Amino acid sequence: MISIDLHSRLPVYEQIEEQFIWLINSGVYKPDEKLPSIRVLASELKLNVNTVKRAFQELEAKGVIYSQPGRGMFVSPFFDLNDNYKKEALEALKQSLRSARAKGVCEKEILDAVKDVYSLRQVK
Amino acid sequence: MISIDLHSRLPVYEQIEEQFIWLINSGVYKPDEKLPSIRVLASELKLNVNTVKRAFQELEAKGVIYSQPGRGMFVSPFFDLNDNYKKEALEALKQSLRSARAKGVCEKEILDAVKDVYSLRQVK
DNA sequence: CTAACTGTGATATATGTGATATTACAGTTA
DNA sequence: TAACTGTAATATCACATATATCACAGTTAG
Repeated sequence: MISIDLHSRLPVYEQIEEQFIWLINSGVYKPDEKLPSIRVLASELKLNVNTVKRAFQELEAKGVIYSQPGRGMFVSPFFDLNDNYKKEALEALKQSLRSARAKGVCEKEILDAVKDVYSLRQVK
Repeated sequence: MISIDLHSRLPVYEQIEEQFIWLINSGVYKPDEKLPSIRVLASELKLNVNTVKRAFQELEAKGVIYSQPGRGMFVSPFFDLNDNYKKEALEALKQSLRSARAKGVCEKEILDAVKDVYSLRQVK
């Protein structure tokens, strides 16, 4: 299931992107499996079609999914995220860590948070 | 010294905010010490006065600094960040951790990044 | 006293991004 | 054929960020 936080700093389309990457990466969606249609997703999440479309477009550009016009969007069987992509993710995280440190969050609190986050499971 | 990344997602004024909180929090600026004037800072960082002003305004609202019109901005002797503030920082960090996880960053890589960030010192 | 510095306030403008609304076209499938 | 898919283009709205200016008032060093 996808959840959207309209008040997040992260754009909605990126939230969608991230969550599908996670769902695919963790095997919830299998290779060549069909994803929910952008219209249905948009309606379920109460978003505009364009917003969902954009998320999927970016995923396609990253090689995570592929499209068959008229049929739907499918998980790419070769999905293997760019090295660059992970590096960027790590770099963004470091920036967040610096922010947290600046604001007085201590190392232990962060390590706890990490354990916290990495002990969770995700379901479709 | 303050460094600004114009391409960061973080607004410039928040970057300034964060860095001063860090500088004050880590004792580089002492209680009641005068901060650089907004005009000088703006000129040094090649930013508009309003942008720096906004950063300082927010810091004042948080009780981190106080102003004496005509004289300058000074470190509040009572600087003691709101509990809420730290909680928000931790919450934002958790979101970033979830993002990183979604993008395939593993737990070990994060722990390394944490050590990395927390081993750094900052100079005025 | 004056000049040069401080912060403050108000207003207008430019810019970019995110999200929406709408309409239309074309391929697929039951 | 009807109902579904993705695609495309365009226009619009909303909002936040950052800038540009100008004016006012308090402070300080000469």
